[in-house]
Amino acid sequence: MDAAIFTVIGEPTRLRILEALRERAQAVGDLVAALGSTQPTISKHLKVLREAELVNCRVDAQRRIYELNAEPLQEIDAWLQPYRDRWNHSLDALEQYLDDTDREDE
Amino acid sequence: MDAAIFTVIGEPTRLRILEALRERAQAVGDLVAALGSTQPTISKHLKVLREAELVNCRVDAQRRIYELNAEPLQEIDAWLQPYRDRWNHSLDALEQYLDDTDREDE
DNA sequence: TCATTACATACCTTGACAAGTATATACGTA
DNA sequence: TACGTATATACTTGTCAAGGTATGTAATGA
Repeated sequence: MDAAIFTVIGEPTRLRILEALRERAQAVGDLVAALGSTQPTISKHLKVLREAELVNCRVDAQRRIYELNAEPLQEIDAWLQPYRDRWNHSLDALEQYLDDTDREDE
Repeated sequence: MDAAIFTVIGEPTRLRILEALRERAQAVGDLVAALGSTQPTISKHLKVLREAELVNCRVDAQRRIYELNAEPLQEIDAWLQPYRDRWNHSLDALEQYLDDTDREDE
């Protein structure tokens, strides 16, 4: 697992951009207004997100419309699997414990 | 969603520590040997992981045995959900497209 | 053509973080 | 008690990334 994608979405402003784009595709100016940062700051974060392929960009006259591309997040989803197994094993253990406890009452 | 957990696991050495501890709980010295960093470096990363509650620590004589605590990762799992929905919607759209294409052959 | 809008990028400054060295602390053993 | 082991932490240094200002660039409209 490459840690890079975590550093990309670990930056608070970038995370907020992703969540804003989840609602709808937006132009840079819309994101600037929504997130309250300066335009160069937003543009630079969008560049990072573009290079991580977490967003796509299409041109509309002078505007650039950015849209979310969630596919790279599938890597995180897959990475989580062994940890998910742990939660479930813990859950199994809890259930086992509860079963045992119930049995004591019988 | 707090971006902090992403910055914690976005550091390559910390990510490797997590994956090493997934195999088995280990003392600091074991991790130093396994990951090839210096002891202070590993100890400092373990401190960050401790503060994020991604690892627990128990004392065994002079040694500190660190074990994985995967529970905080559930937050990431939950955060992924709306993005997962997108993958599935895209999949639906693909299936729809394939259905339509099939129909054209009929 | 000139001004305006929308965005990207270059440059600079600052702050955070990671790694290394040196040191402190706690435990075990002779 | 003295020493070795295991780990944490203080301190320093270098690197990198984020934000701001200024500027470049492309498209629109008068």
